[in-house]
Amino acid sequence: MSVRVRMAPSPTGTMHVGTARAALFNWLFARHHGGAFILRIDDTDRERSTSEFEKEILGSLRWLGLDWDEGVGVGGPHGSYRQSDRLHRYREIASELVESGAAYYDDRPSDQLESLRQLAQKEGRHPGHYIRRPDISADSGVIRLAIPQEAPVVVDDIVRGSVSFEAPDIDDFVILRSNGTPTYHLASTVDDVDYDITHVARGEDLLPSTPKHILLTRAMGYVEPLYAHLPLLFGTDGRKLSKRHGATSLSEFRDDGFLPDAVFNYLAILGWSLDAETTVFSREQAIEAFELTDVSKSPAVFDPEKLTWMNGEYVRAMGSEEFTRLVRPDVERSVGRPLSHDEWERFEEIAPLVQERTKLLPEAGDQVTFLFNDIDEYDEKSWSKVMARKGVPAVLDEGLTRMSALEVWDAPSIEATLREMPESLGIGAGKAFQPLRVAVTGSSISPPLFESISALGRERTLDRIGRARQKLG
RNA sequence: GGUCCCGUCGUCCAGAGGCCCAGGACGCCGGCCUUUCAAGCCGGAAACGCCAGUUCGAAUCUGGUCGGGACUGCCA
Repeated sequence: MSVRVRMAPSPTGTMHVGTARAALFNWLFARHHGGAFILRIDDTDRERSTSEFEKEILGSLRWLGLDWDEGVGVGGPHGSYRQSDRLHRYREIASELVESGAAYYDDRPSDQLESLRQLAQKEGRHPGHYIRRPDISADSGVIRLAIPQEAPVVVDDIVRGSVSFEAPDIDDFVILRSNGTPTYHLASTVDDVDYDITHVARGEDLLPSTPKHILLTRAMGYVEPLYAHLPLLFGTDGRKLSKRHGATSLSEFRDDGFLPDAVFNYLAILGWSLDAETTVFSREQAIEAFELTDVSKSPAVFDPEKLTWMNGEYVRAMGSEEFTRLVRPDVERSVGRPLSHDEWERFEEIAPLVQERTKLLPEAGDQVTFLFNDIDEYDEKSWSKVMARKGVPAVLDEGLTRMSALEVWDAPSIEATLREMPESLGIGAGKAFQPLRVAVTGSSISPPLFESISALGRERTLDRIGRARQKLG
């Protein structure tokens, strides 16, 4: 049978990077084997599921470039791929299991069950030792699966190897709530069977639930899929990745100026590697090399710094036209207004130089506002460090004179005349150029000087140098 | 508490008995380049948690120990 894998997010929140990483591995596995990647929505928790979250999740998946072959949004032979549309199916299975004796109704009140759990806790045993079919049978309440006590359940995990669970350590878990809705265990297991899922690759947090899913599948009369439990993602403090660690949802990364290719690449190296040497690689390379058997067993710390570095790699690798197109919104946001055609050409002139200096897209905007907005105030540190020195007025005067005399206003011409300044003034290059930089860009940190001056234009440049000169008195 | 998982540089990976006095990447430190900032290039510090055992030989196998984590819901 050909490979069929799925990704089954719950629309109870935004797309988390951990979920995205699991989706990515499933996608790579499907693409590598020429199989199908299916998107199912696990929305059995009606209280917390919303269509807004569902939309957000679909959008994030598309943004990352994980296209699915069947599922919500694209359809397929199995209906809506939304669990809330299949409640009748889960109820049907649940009653079949009750009829066959594999499951039973339980109407015990929650406080009674709670005391059983406390008893187990007190005796140092798994709750499974007490959460069992009561002597008195019921015909209402929740439905629990009766765990066969004969043999242990062995999970043959693709990444972890053989993991064994003793039957008494598995409780008779609820498959159908008293309100008739299925629990995650039931819905997920039924869907995996109905959708012919061959491999279930999911977070390691679900490993303890896997024996339950295996037993449920078998009780339904089917053979369970192959499982692969992926290592979890941690924050830099070694704890489970959460909001405390900054951005955790995919859309936040998108908004922060990360590129989907970079996020894809970074997520792929968390728990997997292309080979011993390569860190930056394409989707095609990843698809070619990916195998679930190569996935690491140990949890990975999500490192925003490395992601940022990788984003810079991708920013620099893209074509200059693409970069220009991509950063337009960021530039206009920094400038505070839409740019005219002429202004945009000014930006395009130095865009390649900005591109080299950009890791996150919004940074590009900050680098070029000087091209479009007047300098209301100079960067304080830059001014005190560069402009407060002796000889600066002379430098500005000399620069002004030289540039005023230029017939052609382009970077080579500007450079040619300014290059003569240090010698004619008898000062070092830094002392000659830094004051001009501050005068023209407002800061001692900027894109390369000659190109910046060229892009700014003659009138604005001369005006700004004049203003800085005036400020110096 | 119980069940289960994990344990190589600070971090992400490579390593499936000798190729490893452990390799690549981020970060860090130093240098080169340079008008600033980046980028680039060169170099450096930095790890097999610990203890036993198996073996001629162990990061790789086994046991123990310590540490971390997940789960322990009519949440997924």
